[in-house]
Amino acid sequence: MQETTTSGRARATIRDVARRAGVSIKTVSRVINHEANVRSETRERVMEAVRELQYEPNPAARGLAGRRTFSIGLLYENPHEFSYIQQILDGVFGVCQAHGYALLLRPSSENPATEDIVRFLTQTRVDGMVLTAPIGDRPDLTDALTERDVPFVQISPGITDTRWTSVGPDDFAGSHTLTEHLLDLGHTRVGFIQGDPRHGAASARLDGHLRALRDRGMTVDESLIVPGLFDFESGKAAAHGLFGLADRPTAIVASNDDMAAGVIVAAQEAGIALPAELSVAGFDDSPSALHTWPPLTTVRQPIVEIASQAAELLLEWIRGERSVHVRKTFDCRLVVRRSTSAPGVA
Amino acid sequence: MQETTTSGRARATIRDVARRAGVSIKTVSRVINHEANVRSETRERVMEAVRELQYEPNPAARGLAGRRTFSIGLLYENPHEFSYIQQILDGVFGVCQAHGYALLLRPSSENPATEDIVRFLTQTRVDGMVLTAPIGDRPDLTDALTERDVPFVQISPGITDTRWTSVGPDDFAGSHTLTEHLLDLGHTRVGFIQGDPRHGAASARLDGHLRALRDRGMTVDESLIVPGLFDFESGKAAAHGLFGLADRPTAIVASNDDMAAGVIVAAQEAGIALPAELSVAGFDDSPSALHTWPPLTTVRQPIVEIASQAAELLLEWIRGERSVHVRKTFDCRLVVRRSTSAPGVA
DNA sequence: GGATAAACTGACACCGTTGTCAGCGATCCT
DNA sequence: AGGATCGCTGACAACGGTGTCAGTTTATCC
Repeated sequence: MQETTTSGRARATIRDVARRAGVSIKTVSRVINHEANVRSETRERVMEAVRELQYEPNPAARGLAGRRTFSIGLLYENPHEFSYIQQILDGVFGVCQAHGYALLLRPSSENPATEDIVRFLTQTRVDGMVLTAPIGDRPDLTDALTERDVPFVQISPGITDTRWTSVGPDDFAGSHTLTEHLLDLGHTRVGFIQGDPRHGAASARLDGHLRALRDRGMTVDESLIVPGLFDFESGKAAAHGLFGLADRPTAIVASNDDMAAGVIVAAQEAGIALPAELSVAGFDDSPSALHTWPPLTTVRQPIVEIASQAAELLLEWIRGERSVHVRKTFDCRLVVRRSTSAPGVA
Repeated sequence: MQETTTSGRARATIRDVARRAGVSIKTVSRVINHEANVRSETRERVMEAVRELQYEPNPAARGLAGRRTFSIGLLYENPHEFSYIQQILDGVFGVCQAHGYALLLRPSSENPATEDIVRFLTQTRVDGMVLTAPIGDRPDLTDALTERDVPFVQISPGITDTRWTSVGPDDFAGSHTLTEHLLDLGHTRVGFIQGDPRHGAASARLDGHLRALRDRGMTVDESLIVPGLFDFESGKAAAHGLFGLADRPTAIVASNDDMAAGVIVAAQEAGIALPAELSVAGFDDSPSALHTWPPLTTVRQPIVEIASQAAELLLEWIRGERSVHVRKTFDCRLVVRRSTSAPGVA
């Protein structure tokens, strides 16, 4: 009952391939791992056997013998903007697939215990991790990963630490451009709703806004800068706050689209006409930016591309092809839609 | 250089645990796998050694020896409602974590080739799969999985096939209740926007609607039933179509919230007052139902619970604790918000 | 109290790869 | 010509668990 010769059922192992190609299993191993020192003729013979037998190396055996799992983990915290994490997933997965890596998910609650994340590492033994904001910033995590020699790449970290590799959009410039757009339209009182302070993007976007104002020689009215949490509700609440000001702003920049959507609903509740009486702008160009009325002027960040790049960099680390840490920044693009106009113009 | 006694660095193996507990490695294996026939005193001694050494079994070794990977895959097709897949993820992950399983993601494009999915199986060797709609319905996939003895559970399949296990909401009843709600309010002309026909939920929701009309002895006006694709744009377009009818409906039921959001924007574009001139209802109770103005009346399906149940059932299959296929259905709940009212009432 | 069954435990082969190292020609120096 | 080097290949021992099966206790029954 040990027939391996004709069986169509049992999966082919490296031994079957070796036998078929007339070489040792070690040589097969060399070929499938793209190692050097294999005569091209031999290599071809092995590859053919691989094809014929539809051989796929057993990841468990590879992991056991070679101490790597060909899988990476993606850590993220309960996201507000669902489309954001979805795009991150797409980007990372695409790269994984292209390189034969598996993608393990590790969603997490608001403030996960360090040990829970560490357990994820020891349980799954992933070869590396992609960390999203804001949790990717936590020193306890970066330390734990470093200590265990688990390579990782941060997406949109708050602080750019040269000890680590990170990828993200140019939030500062994007926000700067957005505010300039409103100033160009003639607005002089522009409200700004900040994002969740745990995200680095929040402060970068605020800084871009402030800088744009100062570049035009405008003084900053502190009462126009209000806190938010990147979610719809906080945007709505913040907007109502701004509406209550004696000298109400004629435009509001929200630090992301969800909050901007909240501003729009708040305006409708308050009977404020858009964009005639109030211009509204968001950030991210999420799908919801097209689901509001009027559609949102916003800033598009290339999320999928950012995620792909993060995964690529991670794989380079894993494969030892990289030894210096970098910070890659992607440009954002202003997307003008009908939620912004010159003051008083519909 | 082989010191294993004091080393704090190298990860503990089953052998270390065995030595510390004064038993054989096989007994340790029995304990960590919750097998029978271990004296409780012995079990306790082993567990203590496990704790002291912070032992975590090596998944690769387990997979190699025991032919299972302790991981399951989640297959999904590019979703329109991002929050939907996110909740599915949450539900499935929660169960995975509770049972020590890893969650492997397999996003897919619109119409993935069978072989691509099969390759996922052979590459990752997951112990089972959770299939989401609509792709989980494809016979080529269910066949491929069956043929390879890979257990799977479908979420919201179109057809309930007794050969397989599936979990989903009671779309029919939910939709029935929703339409009743509108009829109760006094509407007599109710438009209905169908969902993507590739989803079983689409037809179930339509059937529920039609049944509710007939239960009240109303005749069905075919012109009020229009196609859609579950996405915002198609909802908007369908609404404009309905607005163009000679005898415009006073209420519109969209088969999901995204399309309902499209209806709302279409109404705003057409200058139709909500809900006075038009009641709008959706389905799913996604976050976007709260992001519209007025907020959406909708039907909540317990997505996380559905996903958890799917994962639980899958694990039961994997562990061999189950041998008959079932179809589990979850009740939906009507959530009334301000987008619906009696005709003419604001 | 002895036989028998049941509960418990361990020795050892094996899962399918990769790492190490030795061997064997062919090529290159000097 | 002889030795060193390089390119290529295979034998064999890991890697860290689980499955099988046999051996040793302990409980059960006349």
